[in-house]
Amino acid sequence: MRADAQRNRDRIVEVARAFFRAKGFDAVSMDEVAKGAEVGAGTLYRHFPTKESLYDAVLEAWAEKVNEAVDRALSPDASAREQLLTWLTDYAAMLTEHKGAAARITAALGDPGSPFAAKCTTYLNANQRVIDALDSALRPGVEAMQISRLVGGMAAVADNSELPADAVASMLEIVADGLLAP
Amino acid sequence: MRADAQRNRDRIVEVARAFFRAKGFDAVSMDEVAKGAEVGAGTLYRHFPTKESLYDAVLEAWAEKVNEAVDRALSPDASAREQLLTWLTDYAAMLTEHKGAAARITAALGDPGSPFAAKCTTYLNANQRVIDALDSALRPGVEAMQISRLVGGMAAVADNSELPADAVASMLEIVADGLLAP
DNA sequence: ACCTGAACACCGTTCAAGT
DNA sequence: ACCTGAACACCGTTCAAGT
Repeated sequence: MRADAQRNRDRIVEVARAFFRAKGFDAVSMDEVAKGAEVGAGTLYRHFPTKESLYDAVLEAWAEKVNEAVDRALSPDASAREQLLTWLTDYAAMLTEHKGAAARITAALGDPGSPFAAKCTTYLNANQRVIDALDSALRPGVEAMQISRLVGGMAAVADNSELPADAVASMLEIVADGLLAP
Repeated sequence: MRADAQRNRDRIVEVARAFFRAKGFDAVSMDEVAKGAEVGAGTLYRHFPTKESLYDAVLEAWAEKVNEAVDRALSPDASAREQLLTWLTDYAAMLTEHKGAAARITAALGDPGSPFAAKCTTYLNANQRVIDALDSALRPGVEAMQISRLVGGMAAVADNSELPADAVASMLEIVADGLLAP
């Protein structure tokens, strides 16, 4: 990739991240990203063929934090319920960090053709790690996909309705208790 | 209301219902509704000031089925868990019946200014009836708003990802167990 | 190779003009 | 009162023309 193209790409992602963070996916237009990055619309689309693929690039670095969150949650000093709840809370918080991300990523969970497919795999693997670690403390037969959808769904609701943290927490407790072995 | 205006209104809702049912909220344009109902765009907007308010009118009759579903679910022959699960399943099925409805109604749950505000009240009351009926079988302190958001969130996920019924059912079982008293 | 920006197609909504 | 339909504002995306 030519040096100027690389510079353009970097500037686009940087500008897009700031806009998406401030206003959420829907409220940001591709035009203002192009203008902000001082490139033509064609250049923007040469680097990112759709608005969603641009969003995916913006969420790149942030997705790497998922595995750290799993490590943090799986502390052997805590009860299984506490570990699970810590993870679900962190997970939901990360999903809610970017307005519009939770619903989009959760909707992409079953779709390998989505721009978010790589992100989905990361999440599913993270939830699988939690399932493996907590093992017999969990309801027999729970799948990573189920946890991903349950928490993703709650994060999407929290995002849409701009719920306060404690409203989210009380719903995640219900989900966590449902996930634990009877 | 003038007779021709009433006729127009009825035709608009009828046509809109067919389109929304067939294609879902996003894939239907106000223009095609106007054309289908053989009215000008201005007439459509005179009757329904926004696309969402038109959707609300389309969902009118269907919302009345909610209370019947509660009656059906609260059969005293079944265990509390079975009653709860029947209700959650019916509730989610009704929300998923119209593509795009679940996410919109769930997002409106806290917002009295939404076109769906009346529908939200219906849902919250229905969930409150279930809470009152199952009473001590439920986790102490559960609120109608929490159940509405949990099931609404799951219905929205199911809707977005076009999940098969058994995938939804397994998630609702988790939610139900979380809602029952320990 | 890569860039530019005008243009396209579409959509929710409005409004001047009609009856 | 109510209706019509052209027009507006906006947006994701494309493409002919440039360097």
